[in-house]
Amino acid sequence: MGPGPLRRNRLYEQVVHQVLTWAASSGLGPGDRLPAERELAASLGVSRATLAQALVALEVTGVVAVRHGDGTVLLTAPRPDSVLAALDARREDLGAVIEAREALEVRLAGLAARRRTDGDLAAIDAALAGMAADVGAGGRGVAGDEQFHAAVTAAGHSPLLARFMAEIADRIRDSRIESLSQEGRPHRSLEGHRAIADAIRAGDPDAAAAAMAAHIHLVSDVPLLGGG
Amino acid sequence: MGPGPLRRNRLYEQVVHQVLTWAASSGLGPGDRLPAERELAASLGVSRATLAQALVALEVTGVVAVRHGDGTVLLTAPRPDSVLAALDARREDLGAVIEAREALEVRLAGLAARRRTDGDLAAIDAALAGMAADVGAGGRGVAGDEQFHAAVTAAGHSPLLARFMAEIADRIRDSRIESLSQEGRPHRSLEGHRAIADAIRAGDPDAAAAAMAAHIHLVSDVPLLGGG
DNA sequence: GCCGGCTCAGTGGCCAGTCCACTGAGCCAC
DNA sequence: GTGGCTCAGTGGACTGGCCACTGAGCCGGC
Repeated sequence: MGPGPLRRNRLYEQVVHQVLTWAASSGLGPGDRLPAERELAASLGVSRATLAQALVALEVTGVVAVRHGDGTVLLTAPRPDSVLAALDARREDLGAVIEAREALEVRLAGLAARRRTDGDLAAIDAALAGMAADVGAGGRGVAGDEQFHAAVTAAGHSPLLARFMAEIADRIRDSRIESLSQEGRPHRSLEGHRAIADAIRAGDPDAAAAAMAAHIHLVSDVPLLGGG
Repeated sequence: MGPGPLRRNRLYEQVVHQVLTWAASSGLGPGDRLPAERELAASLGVSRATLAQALVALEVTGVVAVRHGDGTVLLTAPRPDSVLAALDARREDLGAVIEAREALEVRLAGLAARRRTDGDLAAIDAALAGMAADVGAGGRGVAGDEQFHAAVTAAGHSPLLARFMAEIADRIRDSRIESLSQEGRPHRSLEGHRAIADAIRAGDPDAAAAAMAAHIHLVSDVPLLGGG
């Protein structure tokens, strides 16, 4: 193994860091205004275009709000390290994804049991029916599976948790396909879904959480991970 | 109530959406290359500068990787709706933050019990000692409290969960200050921390998770939420 | 006195054009 | 085959400019 591929920074990333550091050291907090773009760009020694990119990154991250004709305001306390960490946090391995999924989705199942509306239940049932039909016809039920988990997530009515789920949705999909390709898996997975749905319908948070935890353990048990 | 503040789009946001939509309809998937910037900008009818902003947004969101001198590659399956939703997902209320915190941190405590290194334990103890000293001197121990939770998060060694915690850290801080300002709270909070630390040190995941859950329930019980 | 509209300075939004730096493929000398 | 060179293609960044929006202050009509 060599010394690694020497992390090359894009300029805007450095700008993000500098702006955050400066803001923190200046004691700025939520609601405070950043200097005007022209001024800020000049003092940082970069062009407005580059600064604009850095501001997009900060905007997407939820650190600032850029208001046309008015200015740029800080939305959170500036903390250089954490934001940079968030920018870097790609490429987590499958284990980390499953951990996160378990933490989020078990909790969401519990919330769903308490909060599900009739519409939520209908969506869950529809996903269940779709998967059952597919599996009955010899399919793997991948689409129905995904639909089911999305419906449960929606039924939890927790915007933050739903957002985190969305962030890892793609990587969950990979493991899903892997899992459902195994002999007998689609059928067992479907049973797990029914148990979860029943608990949610019954309004039993603990049972729903437990059922979801069991289901995820089953699903996570792919050969790749050494399970059998 | 009026008709609402007419969501005003920045151009780069529209570009993000268009690029994603186009990529999806073209059947592009992870690993596929986007057209060259000049070409893409031209076909979208925007300048390269604007496209560059859109690419920053997609990069920060983890959808693409932009490689100097090579090109821009898709990292995930393009799904227009989810990415836009992530961009909008600001302003969650306090309840949602506490829900998310509970889901994440309870799991992290359990992981920490299994994975903590000696260094992790030292950091946890240091935070504990700092808070104890502050509380003993009549302080509220806010800094030590934050430090403790950060140390536990680090000890969980789960990059994804840690990243999610970082995303809500600011909003947790607000509730923390609120909670520790109440009579007798710092002392009880410190006890909770000791219980968590003991379970982590003992390597008992269930106990650590339970202790963390109990602690968060205590801390979340602020007058603002109707607790008492 | 109040309210509406106007003006203006300051701010961000976006653009075209230009040059620089990097990557990877192909070629060639050795 | 190995190393270095060249070159086309790609992203990185800057400059300088113009447009659109916001908010404060002014001023008129009422």
